[in-house]
Amino acid sequence: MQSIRELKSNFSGPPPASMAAGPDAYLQGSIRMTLEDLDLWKTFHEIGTEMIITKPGRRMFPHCKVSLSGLIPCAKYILLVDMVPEDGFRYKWNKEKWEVAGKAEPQPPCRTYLHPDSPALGSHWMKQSISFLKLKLTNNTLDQHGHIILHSMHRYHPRFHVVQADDLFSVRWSVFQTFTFPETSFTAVTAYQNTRITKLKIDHNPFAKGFRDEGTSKKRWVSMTGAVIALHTAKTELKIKDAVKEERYSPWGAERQQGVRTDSPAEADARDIYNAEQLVPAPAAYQPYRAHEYGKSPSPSSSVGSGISGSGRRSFEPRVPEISAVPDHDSSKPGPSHCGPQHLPGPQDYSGVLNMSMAQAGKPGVIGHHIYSPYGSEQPLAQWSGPGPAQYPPPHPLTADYTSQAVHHGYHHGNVGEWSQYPLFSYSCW
DNA sequence: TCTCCTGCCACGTTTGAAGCGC
DNA sequence: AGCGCTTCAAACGTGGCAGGAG
Repeated sequence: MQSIRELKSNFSGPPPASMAAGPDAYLQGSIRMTLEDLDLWKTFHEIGTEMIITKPGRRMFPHCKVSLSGLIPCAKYILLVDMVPEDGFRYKWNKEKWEVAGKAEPQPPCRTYLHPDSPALGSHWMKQSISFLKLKLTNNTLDQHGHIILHSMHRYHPRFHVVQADDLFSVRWSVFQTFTFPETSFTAVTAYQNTRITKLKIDHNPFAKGFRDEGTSKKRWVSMTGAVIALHTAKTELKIKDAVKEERYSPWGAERQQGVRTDSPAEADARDIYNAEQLVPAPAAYQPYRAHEYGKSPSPSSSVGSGISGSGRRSFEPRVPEISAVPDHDSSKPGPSHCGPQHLPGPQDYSGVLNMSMAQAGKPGVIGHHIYSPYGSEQPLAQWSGPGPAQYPPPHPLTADYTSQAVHHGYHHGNVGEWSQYPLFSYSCW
């Protein structure tokens, strides 16, 4: 159940004095995220999870639900989710299994789903499970509702970001931690391909009760007037039953057994990059290093997503990430803090930004972030654009020392935990 | 011919307004 | 007037299906 492994320092000695941003930094590094309904996710994952995407947007099922611990109760956090391509391929469903059908299509506009409670105190996030029920997926690249845009027949996995920030505008300045769960990977489809997935969805999704075999489906039979329709339904049910009889196997079986998929060319490269992105435990105090790493080299996720090139490389051409959220944002979100002085993003946060900014200094304005807000019209955020250090001098004597002394620490690969820590949007979506 | 996408359908769940009683 | 409970209809979410596009 526990998906996040213990955080371990990948830095043997104490942090430099200038990096010792107080206890917060260390606490921040102890954030733990746990995926709820793991058994359900695993059940789907074993078969090969599929998620329907539609033009008006479709919810995920199972939906993303996590619990958090290790947050600073009195500090405000923002929770984000985005979808990352698993690889650079397009797939097709052929003879009861997924096969590579070619290179992936160019990445659609990248969007990040903002949890409607954001920003909220750490105590709020930790007191109960956090549901992303209203997150919707769409294949409409012109979508105006802020849904996450995906390509059909492509594989993705959700990525959860925890950002210590007072508001959306300061996200840009905050260091965040990213969590992923292997069980949540899925194939985006416009119609279910695997009948076993269909059956699982019907069995577990309350909204699909009407399609269950037992009892309730009688109504459907009665209501159907055309014999042809009844015939089709009968055929469908037969298919489902046949599917159930089949021995339990996953269309990704080879992948799981061998640890790597064998049906994807250049698979190993993609996976290496993928792991490099995820398995980067490091206390917040060491963020500058991480920030620098992500800033100076092509982002892992971008490389993964860009498998289009086949070589795992892609350009640094800016994409336009957006933050989206459900329109029906609950205005009754947690109010003003009842805690004492807020633990605002400390100097360490700025240090992260600093490094990112410096890393991007060679491409000014590379990040023309747009924020898709349910509270108003989409608006560009100047604060989110990549400022030069001169434009936004860090209010802390953290300087280029960190960049100059940046060291690439070896990644620690745990058996479960998958998280990383780096400046927001220095990587994603391009 | 095949694959994939789209619009529509019927059904169940959720939500919020309206009505009622205390 | 205020509160809590119940009812009910509209909105929403779901998978199945037919038909169209490429």
